[in-house]
Order: sequence, then C-alpha cells, then structure tokens
Amino acid sequence: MEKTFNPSEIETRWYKTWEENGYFKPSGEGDSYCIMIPPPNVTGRLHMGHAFQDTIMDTLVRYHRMKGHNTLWQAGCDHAGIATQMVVERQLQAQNITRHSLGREAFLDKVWEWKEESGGIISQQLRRMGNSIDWTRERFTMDDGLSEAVKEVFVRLHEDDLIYRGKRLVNWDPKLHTAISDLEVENKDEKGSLWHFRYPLANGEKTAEGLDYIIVATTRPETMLGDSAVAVNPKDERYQALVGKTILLPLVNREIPIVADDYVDMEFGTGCVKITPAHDFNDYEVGKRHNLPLINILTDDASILATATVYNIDGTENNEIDGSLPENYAGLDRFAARKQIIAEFDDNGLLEKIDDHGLKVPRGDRSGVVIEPYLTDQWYVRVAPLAGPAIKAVEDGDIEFVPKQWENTYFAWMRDIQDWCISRQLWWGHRIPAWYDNEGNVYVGRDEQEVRSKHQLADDLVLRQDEDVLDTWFSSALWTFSTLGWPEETPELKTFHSTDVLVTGFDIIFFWVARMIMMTLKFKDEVPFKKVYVHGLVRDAEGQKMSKSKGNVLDPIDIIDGIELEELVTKRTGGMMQPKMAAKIEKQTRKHFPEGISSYGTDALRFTFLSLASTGRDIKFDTSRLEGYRNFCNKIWNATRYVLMNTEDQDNGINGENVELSLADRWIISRLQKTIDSVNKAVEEFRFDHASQALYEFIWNEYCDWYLELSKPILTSDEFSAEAKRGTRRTLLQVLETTLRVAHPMMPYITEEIWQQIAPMVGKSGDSIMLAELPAPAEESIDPRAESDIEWVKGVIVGIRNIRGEMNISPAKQIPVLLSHGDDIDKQRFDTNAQFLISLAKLESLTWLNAEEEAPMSAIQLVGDMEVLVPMAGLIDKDAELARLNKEIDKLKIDIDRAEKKLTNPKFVDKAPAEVVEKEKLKVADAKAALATLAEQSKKISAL
RNA sequence: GGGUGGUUAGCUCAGUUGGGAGAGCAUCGCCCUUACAAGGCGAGGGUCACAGGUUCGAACCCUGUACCACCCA
Repeated sequence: MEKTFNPSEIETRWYKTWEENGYFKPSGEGDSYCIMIPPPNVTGRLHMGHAFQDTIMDTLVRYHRMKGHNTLWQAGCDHAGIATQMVVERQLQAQNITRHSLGREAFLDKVWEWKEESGGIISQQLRRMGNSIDWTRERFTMDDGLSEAVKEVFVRLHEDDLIYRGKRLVNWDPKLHTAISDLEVENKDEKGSLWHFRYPLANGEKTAEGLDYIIVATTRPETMLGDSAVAVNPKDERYQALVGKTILLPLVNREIPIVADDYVDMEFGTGCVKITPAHDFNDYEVGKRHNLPLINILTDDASILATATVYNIDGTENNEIDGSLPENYAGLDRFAARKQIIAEFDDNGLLEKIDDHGLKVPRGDRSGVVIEPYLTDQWYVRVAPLAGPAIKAVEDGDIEFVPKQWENTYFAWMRDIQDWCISRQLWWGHRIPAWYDNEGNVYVGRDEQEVRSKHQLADDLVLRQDEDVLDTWFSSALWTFSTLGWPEETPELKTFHSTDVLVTGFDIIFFWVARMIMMTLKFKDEVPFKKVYVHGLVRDAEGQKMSKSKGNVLDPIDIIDGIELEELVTKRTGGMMQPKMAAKIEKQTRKHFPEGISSYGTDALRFTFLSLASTGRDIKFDTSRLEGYRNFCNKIWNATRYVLMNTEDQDNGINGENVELSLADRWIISRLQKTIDSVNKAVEEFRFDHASQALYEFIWNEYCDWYLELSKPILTSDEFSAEAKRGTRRTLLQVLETTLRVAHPMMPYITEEIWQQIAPMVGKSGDSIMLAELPAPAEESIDPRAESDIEWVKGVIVGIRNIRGEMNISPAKQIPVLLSHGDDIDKQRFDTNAQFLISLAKLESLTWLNAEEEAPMSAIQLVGDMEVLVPMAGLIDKDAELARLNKEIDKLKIDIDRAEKKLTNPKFVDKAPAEVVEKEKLKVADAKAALATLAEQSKKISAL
C-alpha cells in the first residue's frame, strides 16, 4: 500500500465497478426502502447544497441496503421552466436570434439539446460523489410518462372543480412576460420615497379646513393613472364629511369617488389612500368591497398604455368608463412615467412634499426586476380543499418532520394558503391541456380528440390549445408517484410508494414539500413519504449564502479533485455581466484560496458534510474541517497498513485455531459494540453529526491511539504465547473489517478499497462491501471489566506522560516508575499489564512497592488511591515539580470547596436524590484523599 | 408589525430526563518513536449574550431585554 491515501484513482474505479455490476438496483428482497431525490434544475450544476443533501441520502440508502432492505434511490431532474428558457434564450441572443423568430417547435428543439448536454453534467457530478443511485430509473419531469401524469392530474382536478381559469391580479414579471406564483416573488427592503400629492376635490367641495384638495401619499406615483377611488378610514373624523364626494384625478381628469374602508391606516401618511385596483393587491380587495372598476394602464412590458383597459371587478369588460390616458405617457416605461408624473404634479403645484421611505419591493426571483400586480387570465388550483387532508396527515403523524419544529412552519403556511397560479406564459414546460373555440369557450381534456368527443363538438369546429404551460412545481408535486409509473398501477409503485424519507432544505417546504403532500394524498390516497428530514443551507466560511452573483459558489468536484487558483478565478468570474463584480469576486477568491483548492477526495468531503449535519439552519462550510477529515481518511489508511504489515502471510486464527484474547482485545471488541450501537442509533434519528463523531472517536482515539499501540507488545514480545499473538492478529483484522462496514455508508470509497483486502483475511467473501451486512452490536461482547481495566492502564500511562510532558523529559528517555499504595485490584492489574505499561510509557523499569516499602523522592500522579511515582533523582527539577503539585492541589481545593458547600446545605441533602448526594460525598472523599497525599508530597519536596 | 431559529473556547459547532462545561480546527511546548509529520505526546483557553424567576441545584425550564439570521405581511 502507498504511504498516504490517494483517493482519485480509487474513486473512479470503484464507482464504475458498482454501477456496472448493478449494485445500485433494488435487490428485490427484504422490506422496501425508497428515497426520491429532490430533482435539481436540469440547467445547472450541482452546488454544495446538493452535494450535502446527496451525501445524506446516499448514507441513508447505503445504510439500509446493507441492512438488507430492498432499496431504491431514484434520481432525476426537473425541467425548470423559467430558468431553462432563460438560459437558452440568452444563448440564442448571443447569435442575435429570438425565440419568436425561431418559432415554438424549433425553440423547443434547442431546449432539448441544451437539456441533454446539461443533464449529463449533473449525473456525472452525482456519480463522482459516490451516490448509489439506480441510474436505470433516472427520470425527468418532461418525460412522456410524467407528462401523461401531469395531464391526468390536470384533467381530474378540473373535473373536480379544483382547477379554474380566471381574470385576476397576478405577479407579473415584465421582463420574462409571464405570471409567477407568490412564492417566486422576493420582497426586498429598498430605499424609496413617499410622494404626497394634492388631489383636487370635484364640484367645489372643501375639506374641514377649507382646502379644495386632499393629500394622498404614494410610493408608486405612476399608478395614479389607474386610480379608481380614494379611500379613507370610516372612523377618521377629518374626512367623514367627504365620503361619497368625488375627486377630479389630475392629469387624467377622471372623476373618482372617495370611499370609506377599514383597510386605511389613519396614522400612515395623510390617512388618504389612492386606490388602484388593477395594480395593487390590497387595492384590489378594496375594489371588491366597493365595486370599483379595474383600470389597467400597463402593457406586458410595464409601459403605459395609450388607452387604459377597464374591467368590472368580476373580470368582464367595462365600457362605461372612459379609459383615456394623457397622450404624452403612451409607451413610456413605468419608471420614466413616474418621473414625468412627479414633474407634472410639481409644475401644477400639486406636489405637497417628498419623504424618504423604506419599503418592500417585490422582485422576481429569476429576473430580479420589479414585479407588477397585473390583470391577466390565468389558471389556478383551488388549494383549500387539498390543504385539509395535507394538514391532517402531518397532525396525525402519518408524515413526520425532522426536526419537529418545521411542522409549525408547514402548518402556518397551510392554514393561510392562497390559490396557486399554475399557468406560465412560457414555451418550455407542460402545455396546458385546454382548448378554446372561437367563441371563447374552454374545454379541458387529455387531448383534442377527447375534448371533441367529451363535449360532442363538431369535427369542423376550430379548436386551438392554450398557449401557456404549467408551473414546473406542478409536475414536481407529482414526483414520488409519477416517477414510479402512475397512473399505471406498476409493481414499482406498489413496492416503493409511499417512499420512506424526503431529504430536503427548508427553503422549499412551501414550493415543493407541501404541494407534493397535497397532490399525492389527492391522487394516490397515501402520503408521498413518511418522514421529511429538513437540513440546513450550506453557506460559505463567512456565513454568506452561496450564489453565482456573489461569486462564492464552490463546485463539490473542485473540492474532490482540487483546482488551481487561476482556474478557480476564471470559473467564478466567467459569464459575469458586470466587470466591476468580476473584479471584486476575483479579489475575494484570491484572498480565500491563495493556493487554490487542494484535492480532498470524495470521502473526506462526505464526512465533512455529515459532521456538519446537526439541527441548525445554517451550515458554514469551513475548509479546515475538510482538512481534518482528509487526515482522518489518511489515518484509516495507515492503520490498515499497520494491520496488514502484521497479519499478511500469517496465521490469523480465522480457521478455528486456538486463540487467546488479551485484555486489549476484549476491550476494543467491547468498545466496538458500543460504537456500532451509537452510530446506528444516530443514523436512524438523522443525527449524522453524532454518527460521524462516534465513528471518528472510535477509530482515532480508541483503535489507533490505544489498541494498535497495545497490540505492539503482544506481537513483538517473546513473552506472549502464539495463541495470544494469533488472538491479537485476529482482533486487529476483525475489528477493522467490522469498522469498515460501519463506516461504509458515510465513506464509501476508502472502505471498499480496504475491505477488499481485509475481508478475505477474516474469511469473508463478497463482491463488495456495499452488499455486505451492516454490523449490529453484539451484547455478549460488551465487557465492562475489560473496559475498566483498560481505563486503569490508560490512567497510569497518561499519568506518566503528563509528568514527562511537564518536566520536559524526552520521550526517548527510558525512566523508572514505581507504583505505591495500591490495593489488591491495582496489584492484580499491575501483574497482568506491566508489560504494556513498560512498552507504552517507555519505561526502564516498573516496580510495585508494598505497603512497608519506602519510595524515593518522586514526582507523583494518582490513579485512584494508587501513586504513580517517577523518581526525581537526576530527572526532575524540585521547583518545577512543586509548581505542578501546587497547581493540582489548588484544583482539588476548589472542587472540595464546592462539593462541601452543597453537602452542608441541608436543603440539598434533604431534597436531592440520594444517589446524587452519595455521589457528591464520594467526590469529596476522593478529592480529600488525593489532596492529603499531594499536600504531604509537597511538604516533603519543599523540605529538600 | 407577526412568526421562527440562534447567541457555549480565538474559529466552526456538540451538549440526552435539570446534577462535576466537551469535540474538531487554531494556539503554545516537546518529539522525524520501524502504521501515519496529513503524525505522536503534553499544555493553556469559557461570567454558557444580558437581567430576573422557578428549583436544594439552571448552558438546559419560565419571563423579559439586546443583538444576529431567516420566513411572512
């Protein structure tokens, strides 16, 4: 074996072997265990968040596969309607082509081409991470099967009156020209202004103060062109007399009413609010209550119309109100219009004042532009009837969130859920299965044929299909069952649905998790998954969210393989729109990774993720952790080298030869059982941080630090029998082999590579560790006596090391040690373990002193009541030893003080449980004994 | 404005039913010891955000405050 662990060659070799041999497919035996990947966007590359999430899923899947379950991990991508269309349009733009010039069919061909290319990158990344995905069942939301399911669901929901079409205010993205759902809108705090406008009262009316105008305050002056009322609070005495009167809207000269509505906050601004029902969600509600007209002044691009389109609140056209708008605004962009309107108000003496004002600005999460509330025809899912059962499923525990607190987030949203706008004005996606005739009638069906027969339409009646497509989340809401063959009742569907656990980030609980629960309950009448494990979001070392625009993204592959600084800079700054940003990112990158990123390997990366997977919301990714776990891999590698060095071509006692197990053997076997138990329990409760820590501690702090060292005297000294040597060799191998199986779900590659060599040596046959049995703790191998004996041995050794360390005695220097004041058990332990102590503590001699024997002046360490003595002669400085003793004495005094304070408190003695009091008494007694010994020693040394 | 989560060693984080504050990394000292210098051995370092309360006893339970983060309006 190489002297250091070198992951790259090993990884590709093993992944290929596993995949080619079909190890990732369900075994067909045992209880089913199934995880569906949250489908990443087909356009992208996997980022650290994906890698983190995939590591958790793969750990679970490998764990359950080794446990003998019939395991399916199914992966795939979603088509990411808006994102994908944007990417392809941008590519075309570079060649001066628009999608419209290309046409729908040809454009979609282009998208499919891009999908093939891009989807390949993701599956390659998933492979590099070691994920044991059944690639034969890879799915895509635009696949035929899934598209069938989408149609089926749409039609059935429509039949059940759970889908409807309506003219409503939607969140309109004026750049992408599509509606988006409220979840796709990000409300950002931005600085703005509050403009105070004078609105003249019509018909000579006057305010209480005798003014001929009232003042309205607005953050969006341009919408005044579409005002259809001014509202005041009914309780507001300032304006009560004016309710029912009218305003003559400046610039437009439209006469609009003053209405009274509770919505108006009397404290805010002047207490008068302009009402624009076609361009504001709150105003829309006010409009409903007062039956105000909807006056739409904007185009799809959010420019001002030449003539406003006017609707009644029920969506029908209104021909009574004059939609004329001032000519000098036609075609003007909304922000240009704003400027001009302010200027005109100012010129006309109607601008009262301008205040600075912070406000939430709605922006599209994809385009980043300001979203317009905009009146359009859209399709909606009536969500309330679906939400009921979905809430109940979680209340009843049919679905359980881990950590539990996320259930509250889920409930809060579900209780207050809005109808879901599912139509998108895009080309890339599932086309809505609805057809229109020239009369404007709508027919819904699986295809045109069905529509015609269902509605008995004449063959020559011209029908055209709805141009729009469905929200991507509509298809991913069906992910768990549509990918298993639904609406067909396939065997896979029967075996693997409901799936066992969904592993996901909290950011998509609303987008995806909740919608999946609703849709699956509706159509499958069962839950999509029994558990939802909600993990945190991976952030950079400074706690910033990783994003392309910030330039702080990391590609997991670059951590696995390493990357040169220059290449990393190029990668991060490539495709940047603003050169200014690129410079900043470059600087930042050079600061954070002055040497580039070195290669850490998949196992180290995975182990790092697992160790960070606690219950928190944020996971700061810190490369120092990564380095620590790469070293851990190397530690395992080198421990294996030691084991092989001592067992290769040896009789290791695996064929029933006589063996004798040493104390150390029995101890490490006992510790192994406890480790297996903790790791398994931790995985079962999704505490991967605990699982990884338990494994790390066992391997490094017990197996390597102590057991391998304890094995050395047995294997090298003539004082141990052939049976004892054989027993130790067998234990070295068996414990290592078992530990590899415990570790495999977390670190698949290194464990496989080593296991292939070790397993045959313990008589195990099997093609791959991933098909081997998951270790279970063996109760009968737990040996409390061995554990306490080793604790004693460690105590003595650590005591001596401590003296060495503090007294600056070279580790190479062999020193004499005496044991004094020991009891029978100490004596027994001394007799059986002297050899280990001499060897591990590098002793010249180890002498047991009986009660009557006088010890020379020594440095002292206590193990229980027993004194571990290192004679000072020639080795130890008097003052140094005194200082060391006094430090220890002070510590003991503080302990005694604290404990005695408790024990002299009658309330404590009366009320605390007897065992706690007993423990405290014991503590005092022990500490006092130790103190007496050390004080005596201190006195003696001082007297020298 | 409403809600959620957080505040523990220099950094990143564990801390179980309330009963002597832990890990990794970093720091300091000693060591190239025949598995491993990506290593070994030893050491230092915390008013558990703050203020109250409950309790014999609080990092943990309750109330309030501050700060940070996120979600919703």
